[in-house]
Amino acid sequence: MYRIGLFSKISKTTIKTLRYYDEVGLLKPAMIDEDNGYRYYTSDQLSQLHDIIALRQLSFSVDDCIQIISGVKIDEVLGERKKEIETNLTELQDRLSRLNHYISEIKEGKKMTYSPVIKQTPECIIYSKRMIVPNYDSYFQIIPKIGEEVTATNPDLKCAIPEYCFIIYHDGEYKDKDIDVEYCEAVDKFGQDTDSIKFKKIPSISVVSVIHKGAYSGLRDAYAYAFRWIEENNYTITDNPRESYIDGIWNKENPEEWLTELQIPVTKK
Amino acid sequence: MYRIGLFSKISKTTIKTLRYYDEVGLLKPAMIDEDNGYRYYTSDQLSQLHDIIALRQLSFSVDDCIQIISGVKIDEVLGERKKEIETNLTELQDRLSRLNHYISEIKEGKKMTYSPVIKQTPECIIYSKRMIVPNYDSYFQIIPKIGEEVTATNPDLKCAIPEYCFIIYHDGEYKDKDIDVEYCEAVDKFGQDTDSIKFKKIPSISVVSVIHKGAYSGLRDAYAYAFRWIEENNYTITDNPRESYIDGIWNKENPEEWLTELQIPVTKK
DNA sequence: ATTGACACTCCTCTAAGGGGAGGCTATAGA
DNA sequence: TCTATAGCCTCCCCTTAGAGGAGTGTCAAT
Repeated sequence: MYRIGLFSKISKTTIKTLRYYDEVGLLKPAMIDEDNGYRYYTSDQLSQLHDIIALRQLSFSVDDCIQIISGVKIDEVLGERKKEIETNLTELQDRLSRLNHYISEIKEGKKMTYSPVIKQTPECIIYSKRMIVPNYDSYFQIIPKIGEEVTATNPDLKCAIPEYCFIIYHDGEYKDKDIDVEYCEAVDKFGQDTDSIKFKKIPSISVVSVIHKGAYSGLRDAYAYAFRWIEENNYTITDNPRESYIDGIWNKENPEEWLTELQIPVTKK
Repeated sequence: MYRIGLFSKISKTTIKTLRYYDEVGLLKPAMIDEDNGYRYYTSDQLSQLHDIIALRQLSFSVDDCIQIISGVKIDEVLGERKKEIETNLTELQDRLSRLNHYISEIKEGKKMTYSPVIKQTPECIIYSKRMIVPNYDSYFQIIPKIGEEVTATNPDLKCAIPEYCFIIYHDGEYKDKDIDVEYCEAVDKFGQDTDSIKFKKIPSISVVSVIHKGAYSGLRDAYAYAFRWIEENNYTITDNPRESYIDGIWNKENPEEWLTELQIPVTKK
């Protein structure tokens, strides 16, 4: 019979842990002195504790250990834990790669000009108009007209809340003339299609999102950054990029304050 | 100005999280209505939050984020986090490998006969006697004599607490005749060496530990198990194995209750 | 005026113990 | 036999990053 202090030294387990295992019923002492509450352990507990430590090192939770020790449902718990670990593993690898990318950037003295984030776009109903615009600036004059066109045929249509208004670039490469773009805006329900305007439901997808602050002339840098980031962190582009407008000429006078979000559909390689 | 509900939708962050970030000072709303306590956010907060999410996805803690955002000590935090992730990564890989080993064993229907654990042996002072014994059983007769020999020259020497008494096998391979063993026992201080008995300090090392229950004839299985486990989980044996005696003929009559711990010094490949 | 959606604060809960306070007890030395 | 000290006990608070819920107040539309 060992008292808790000695037993903790033999088993290389802290006293706190032993008391905790007693409390939750994972490992009860062989005997408890009723007068003073002292816990007494035997070498039988030692080999039990050894089994427990082995399970804990296999990353089972204390609860799992109780289940396993008591004999029930070993197989299910096992499969779950394995999947969990595998998920954690790929997640960690992703993090490490991204952190390394970030560190190497800081070393180059760039000091975090963009903050790439992986997120899910919402599933929503949009109307869209696809067109070839002569140059980069000209579609900002077209957009108000699209709005008018839509409300003409669908007077009670409203923008979704929160607003989600973006352009998809359909050119595979960079062009500054005759750009193939699709203007999209999320709305609250389906409306009547016209020749040029089509309604559709778009699914939720995962994208890498980069927020660009300032005039649109700087967007090119943001794209370059995002594409490099995707490359270096082993993601794969799965669709054409979206350019979502948050703040712009319509609500901020100063171009320095404009906010645009690049969303590039990706999946992890 | 967005109220918290809308802002949470725009930013794809829960309201709870936003309130928490406010509380800890990571992201304060642009304005708080003094009458009703309502939080109001602007798109400025949106890009700040985006930065924060990027950092969180890099696995920085909220505290780290506060430090980084406020501009201090980026480099140190970075290095720490990287090391941390790398440690976690190798740890997880180890766990996965061990879990897979465990699962494959269960599938073979073995149901966990041994529970291998990685642990550190204590640093301690021992006396040891190396000898060639004719066969496996005979050294149990020799051991009491060693004790007498030591106390003869060192009358006030005491065993260490907890006891740590083991044998090192110096033969590289299995032998059942003329075995080269070293008997070791941890004591409380250095004593006088004799011709055959030497005192020395042994360092703490990491070992894989397997507990064997029952008569010594079953030890061979335990060794076989441990060696296979080491192989399959990519550890490397760094020294000769130790056989540490916990319960035996001296305190338990029934051989079924004997407890022996195999300790095989290893390092992760 | 009412209703429903939205907002607020405050409380408790998570996993696996760690740290410490305050009090009782076993043991060793004088 | 007395005392000092180490060991043991229970109880309480703390950790992360929020989640869940209770109870209450407020806004906008009907």
